[in-house]
Amino acid sequence: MRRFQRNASIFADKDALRESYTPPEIEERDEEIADYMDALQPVIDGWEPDNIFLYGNTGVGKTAVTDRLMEQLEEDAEEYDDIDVTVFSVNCKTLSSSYQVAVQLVNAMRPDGGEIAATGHPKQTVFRMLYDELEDIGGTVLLILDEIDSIGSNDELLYELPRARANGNLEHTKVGIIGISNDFKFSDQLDPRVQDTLCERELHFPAYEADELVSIVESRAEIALKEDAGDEGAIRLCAALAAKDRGSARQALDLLRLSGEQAERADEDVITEDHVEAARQELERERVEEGIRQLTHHGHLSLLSIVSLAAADDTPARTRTVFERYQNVCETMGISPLSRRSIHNHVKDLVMLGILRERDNNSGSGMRGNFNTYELDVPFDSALSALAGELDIDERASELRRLADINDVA
DNA sequence: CATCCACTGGAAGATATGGCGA
DNA sequence: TCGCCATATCTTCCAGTGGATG
Repeated sequence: MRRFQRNASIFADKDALRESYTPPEIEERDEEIADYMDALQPVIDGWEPDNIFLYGNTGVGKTAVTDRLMEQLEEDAEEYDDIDVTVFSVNCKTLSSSYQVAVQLVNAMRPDGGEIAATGHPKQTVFRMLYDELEDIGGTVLLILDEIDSIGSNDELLYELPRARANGNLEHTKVGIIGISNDFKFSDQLDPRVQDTLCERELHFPAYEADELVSIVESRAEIALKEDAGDEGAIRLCAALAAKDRGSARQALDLLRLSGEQAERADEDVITEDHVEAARQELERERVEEGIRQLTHHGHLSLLSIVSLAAADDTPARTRTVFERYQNVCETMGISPLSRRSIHNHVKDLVMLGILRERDNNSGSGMRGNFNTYELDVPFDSALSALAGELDIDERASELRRLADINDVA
């Protein structure tokens, strides 16, 4: 039996690089914090709060700043006897409708054991329950709806809540909504009346610049890493890679954490640029696998079709080719195929997930009309291995046969 | 330049699933 | 158990779109 041995240790406090960690001071967001505090001022003054809409890419500090300010607000409100602030926070990432958000809010407010199920209730009943809970709490209630864009245009809740007092649904409680979105176009797709009320105060968090990211990563590295464990170049590379991608501090810090793990695994006590590069690939692979895992069965089969086209060097492929291959795949597996339109949707989903790259109409000779072509946007091997994990044994066997067939022909 | 092709992508409706209260 | 309710996933239908063709 091998023995457990402690690796060369890189980290002093690894948790300081995790998403759940809130740094003592938030850097490079002074202006945004000032605006944000200004928008929250009515709460302390005892007025009905303004609704606030916050937008900016992932990892630019929206959630971190919000968490800090809410702590501060609750603390400062204690100084005033007539102010009673309660904050509820819901992440809407997996919630696709107003209804589901309302259910989550009710469950957040109810004591353990009193939760309601996610389906089955009439919509108005759930809203009623929400108002009852809010009314019980009283004072000022701030509702933080993180990643609110995932409810799409299904925005009744955002229409109802700000009007609850005017409509007589609430008397004792003042409600303020803080909507946080990664998608700056989100407010465009809302009902204009909802836009007006939700976006009373609009705050934009811009992406971090490269030099801002460097200083964020450096100061966090000081807490998280042991002395001299981080090579200057490696730290700058983490910041540079993230800056080039989406300007996300989250991404830069994830990179640093994974780089450290790479170094530990190699039993080295300094993080180098090579470790960062390895971490970047690991992060990319995780992203692909995560994306593929959440697809439906036919989504997997659609991807499989494209993977098999790629194996035969037939990509980029147009929709018709993909669909024909998909029908073949289904036939080999004894599954009845879906319609063309559905496969079109699945392929689009894959594009959204960044697994496929779409190019429009690069028509050569003899190709008429308006069409897109698709090809893998991730390494062939990672697509194949992620896919292999999702299909069952029978399917994997026929997939292998198929790929073997293609190689024979080619 | 009209017409056609091969799609794209929106919309509405069907079907199945799973949960609720009575 | 039954009649509701919300949702996810498909199907069907169809109005565009824009390059190719004659």
